[in-house]
Amino acid sequence: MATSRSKRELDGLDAEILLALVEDPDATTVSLAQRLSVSRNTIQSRLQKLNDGVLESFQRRITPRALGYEVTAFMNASIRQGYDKQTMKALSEIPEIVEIYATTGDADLRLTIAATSPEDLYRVNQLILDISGIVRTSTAVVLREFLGYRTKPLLERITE
Amino acid sequence: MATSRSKRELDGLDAEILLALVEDPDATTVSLAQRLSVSRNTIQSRLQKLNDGVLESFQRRITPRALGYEVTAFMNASIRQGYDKQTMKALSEIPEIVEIYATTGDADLRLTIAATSPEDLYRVNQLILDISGIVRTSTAVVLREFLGYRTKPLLERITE
DNA sequence: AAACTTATTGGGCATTATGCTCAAAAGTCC
DNA sequence: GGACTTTTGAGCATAATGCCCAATAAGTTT
Repeated sequence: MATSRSKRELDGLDAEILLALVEDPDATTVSLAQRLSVSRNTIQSRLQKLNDGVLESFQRRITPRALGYEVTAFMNASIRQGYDKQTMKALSEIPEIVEIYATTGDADLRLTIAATSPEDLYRVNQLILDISGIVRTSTAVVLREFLGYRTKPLLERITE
Repeated sequence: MATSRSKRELDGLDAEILLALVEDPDATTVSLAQRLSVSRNTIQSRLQKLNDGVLESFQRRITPRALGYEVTAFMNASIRQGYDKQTMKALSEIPEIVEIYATTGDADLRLTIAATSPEDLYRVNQLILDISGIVRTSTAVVLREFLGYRTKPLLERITE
């Protein structure tokens, strides 16, 4: 079978628009048109199409650090017997848990945790361990951010 | 010495503005003023102050999946003797590497990788292993996203 | 209490951006 | 060539922005 991409295909212009928006989140339609040397109408129609697809995930994101949560940690947690709803619900009720992914491995969850301090992290860790479905955890504290979230290279590749 | 917070303190209104922006990334100053029942001038001055601080990190983010990278994986990599620049540079030249953090543990790096398919992930993994500073890796593929990145609860807490 | 600082408000006003429409020109596919 | 989609330029009413200013409200200091 062929590639048959179900996703809407992004062309170079789409990618360039996204790139420009990554660099300047509040760029206006007019400024995008100037920058990319296309008409305003083109930008407008592209953005419209993008809005019902890619841009849904193109949300604003704020780092916990900006809110005073200085410590970030990644945590692996094992859970008992599958992903029961109660456990997941209990986890998502903890504000400091910023992400939860289920990964390959023995019923493993990977959590991202924001805490104000190491002691605070300990506290949150205890909260998590108190949840009945959680079996054991291992935590790795972030010492340094070498590369913050980026998709630029991925977008640039589409630009050709 | 006192707490001496170097970070600008966010008050409830700031948090409410940020919350509104998380929900509607393209909200206008006018609409924010209406929604929060404060004057437009207030919103405008708050945003100005936020811009030189919190909002710098309040960027738009696009998920690799929207670009056709269906597979996300977390990878732990150990590196030889400290974080030498060459190794880090080599890593950041791989477009599929979306994040790099140094974490506690024996000289551990934690990478987030975007790949188009499992085979593609394997390819990227080989690329990484070919870097001289990298000793060994272990990869966990994301099976399911239980909780996408969120800071809402953290912001709501500030709102009181 | 009085003085002082800071934040908020309401008003105005010129400039810019938006949303929408339309028809012509340019490309693309078969 | 004909059919189709995309881009373009133009227009126009409405809305938003970026300033400015002075008055009021709120919070602090002495």
